[in-house]
Amino acid sequence: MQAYTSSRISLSPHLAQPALPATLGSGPVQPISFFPAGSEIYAQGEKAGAFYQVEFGAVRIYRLLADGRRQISAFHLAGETFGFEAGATHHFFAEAINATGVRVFRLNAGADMSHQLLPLALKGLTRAQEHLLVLGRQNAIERVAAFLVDMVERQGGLRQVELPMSRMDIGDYLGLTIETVSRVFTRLKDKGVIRLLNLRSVEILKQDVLQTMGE
Amino acid sequence: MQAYTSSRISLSPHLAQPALPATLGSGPVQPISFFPAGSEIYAQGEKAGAFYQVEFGAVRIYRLLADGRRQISAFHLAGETFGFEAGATHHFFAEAINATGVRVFRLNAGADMSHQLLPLALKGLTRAQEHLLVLGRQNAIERVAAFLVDMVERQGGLRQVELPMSRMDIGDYLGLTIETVSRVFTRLKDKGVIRLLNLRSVEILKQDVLQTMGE
DNA sequence: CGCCATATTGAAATTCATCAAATGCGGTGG
DNA sequence: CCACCGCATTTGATGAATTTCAATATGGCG
Repeated sequence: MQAYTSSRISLSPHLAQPALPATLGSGPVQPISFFPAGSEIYAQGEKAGAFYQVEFGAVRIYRLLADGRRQISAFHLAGETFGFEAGATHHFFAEAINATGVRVFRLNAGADMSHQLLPLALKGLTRAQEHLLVLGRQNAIERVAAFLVDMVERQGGLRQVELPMSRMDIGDYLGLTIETVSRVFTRLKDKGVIRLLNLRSVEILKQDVLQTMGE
Repeated sequence: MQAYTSSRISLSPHLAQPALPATLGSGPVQPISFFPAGSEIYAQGEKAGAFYQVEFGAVRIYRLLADGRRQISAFHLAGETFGFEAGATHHFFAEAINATGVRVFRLNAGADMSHQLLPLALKGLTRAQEHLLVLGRQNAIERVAAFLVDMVERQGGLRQVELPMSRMDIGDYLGLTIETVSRVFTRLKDKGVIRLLNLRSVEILKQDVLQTMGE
């Protein structure tokens, strides 16, 4: 875990979500680590013992098969937390998608954080199970629609959505190839449901249609 | 939630796993509810406020799309716990697969169960995320192999595995149709990897091959 | 022993992946 | 500021895997 810890990081002025509940934010200020695009935050098999809050940037959590196939189980945007796991070691990889600042909360043996962690773990569990429905039972266009709706909601419901991740990341999150993801974007564009402002930002023209597609 | 609570249930003498940690089992004995095959334990939208331990039988947790497509996110066998969720209401359905006895632990507002629940939630989270890899990135035969390996492990690694659920349940768990599940079973049989003793029990002839397929 | 639901098998259709080529965006340097 | 370069993305053609539709077989239970 090669972190570029810095004390003079300029934090993003526009966090997508409020910070953690006051109970977590109180006490001594936690250090912020900076990770360049593509760098590893932790690896599968590594010792766990901390959890993380994204200050700015975006993080992908994933797992690999022996032959290199990758499944991204979650993206984490500014304000969101990740990294708490069962057992002493990480079961997944965490990487910065682009330049990312992360606040690290070390779990020291003494303090009991169950109260804070349980709601986060339960929320993560619900998200993962909902994602199972998408991967198990929805077709390509429904998957992309569900993904876009989710991103809209996590970015405050604005018409314009930023996609910090590549098409490959989106594919590996949705269980599709990049070609299929690209074709679906084109189809949604042709239907007048979305508009591609540039590769990384989408304008939602028909939120209701998208909503219905993603169920 | 139509439970047939009974005080004279004969518990299965062979729980697949030990009961909950002593911290949960201590205190007043929790009531056991009996659910016939196919009956609902709780429904999506229903008020939460308890968690459950399977005493005997098996439970499926699932979610539905508007058009009836179903994704089973988890099966729970004897000894396993389920039902804790984020928020005040259930996001999923829980049904008894066959005649099932469930020990109900009500969460009363006073007592704090974070310590007991957090490890369970984290374990569930890990399981769900691993299942995401299966649904997102593995083909039909790999999915069935992963499923069988999981069932073997949860039943103590014996050569003979009991499958309490139907092919339809397995399909809805693996994101496949019943026909595909059936064909894969046949293929595994023809390859000499498994032997179908009857519809609900499988003998594992080549555990290593299965293990490798399921990654 | 026979019935009926569940499961298996078969053939055709569909969706998505793969392989391949072209486009274009974003960043760099002149 | 503009042109160029490299890489991500898009688009196209083909193929493979899985679904769908349909028929048959099986076996669990009365």
